Amino acid sequence: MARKRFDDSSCSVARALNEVGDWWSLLIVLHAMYGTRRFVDFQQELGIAKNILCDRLGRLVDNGVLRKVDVGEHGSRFEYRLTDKGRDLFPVVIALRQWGDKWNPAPEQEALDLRDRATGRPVQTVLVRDADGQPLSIRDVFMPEDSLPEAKKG
Amino acid sequence: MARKRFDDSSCSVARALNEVGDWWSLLIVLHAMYGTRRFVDFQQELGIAKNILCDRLGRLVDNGVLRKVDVGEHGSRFEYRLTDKGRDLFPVVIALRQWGDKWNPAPEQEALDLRDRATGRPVQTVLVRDADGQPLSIRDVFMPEDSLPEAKKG
DNA sequence: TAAATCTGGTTTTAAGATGCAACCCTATTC
DNA sequence: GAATAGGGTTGCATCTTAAAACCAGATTTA
Repeated sequence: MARKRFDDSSCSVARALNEVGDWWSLLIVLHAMYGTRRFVDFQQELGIAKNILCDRLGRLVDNGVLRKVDVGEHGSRFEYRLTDKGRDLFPVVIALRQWGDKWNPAPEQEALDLRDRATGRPVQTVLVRDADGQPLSIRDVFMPEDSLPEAKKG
Repeated sequence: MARKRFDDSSCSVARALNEVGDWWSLLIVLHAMYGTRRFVDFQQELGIAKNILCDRLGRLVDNGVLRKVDVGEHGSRFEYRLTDKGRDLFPVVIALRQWGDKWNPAPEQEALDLRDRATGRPVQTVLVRDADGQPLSIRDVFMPEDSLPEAKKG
């Protein structure tokens, strides 16, 4: 049997992974954040098969991460644009990018250089912070009992 | 052919997804953060097939996200513990959890209640911030040209 | 001491997912 | 009228996955 789905999981991470947790979806969202909007551009930039791209774009649209806009300029032309829900993946994508840059740096590539448009200064590393803004590690936090994950619920 | 791999991709997100971008790996890391360490516990909590768990644990160990520790107490017993690299996924996992809680809330479940151990106060939403700590949206940032992704490189 | 159990893991089998190439249809350009 | 571009579907070979059966070492139970 093939991939298990988690639609009914009580764990929101599992449900989130259901929407953007496969190989291509998050890369599509990433490129959408970089500015890509059209089918052929996604296809060429990602090197993804057309049928898979079709499927993933459709699923992302169904899940409200992208929306399909008919820009009827020259024949049938569409754009896939991020929704608010999709844009809200910004911290996730950037955190993952920073993790990758830190732990799997490409030999000949500099790390993500993402800058504040207003000041030109680099953005901070994405961290979990306490109410005062101080960084927290996993050892600095706890969860009240009833929010712990249960067996079989992921 | 099956899944494409991105080991040589110049995009660190693609390389990161290569390590933790499949269905189970990030859930395993999540549960490791919740405190799970043993094979059988992962298996029961996640409801994952043993062969898949075997494969994923091995891959996470190979990638330096977990390390396998022989705790030879009673026969052959091992623990899978997060490395620094694995712990560094904390912001990624929490950001994803918060995204899921916001956009796909479970009907009968409260959102993540993660609290600062020192003060008991809830942690902040994980955000991308500028040098002064102000939240930035995707529209507030830019990338210098040479850090843009190139075609075929993901 | 033999039987049952725990733990971590491999093998087998089928149902699904993926990648590639080929094809389709519409609209536009040459 | 032919060639091209955009967006998509179909068919097929191949790979991955899930579930369950099986395995082996160590340990508790009877």
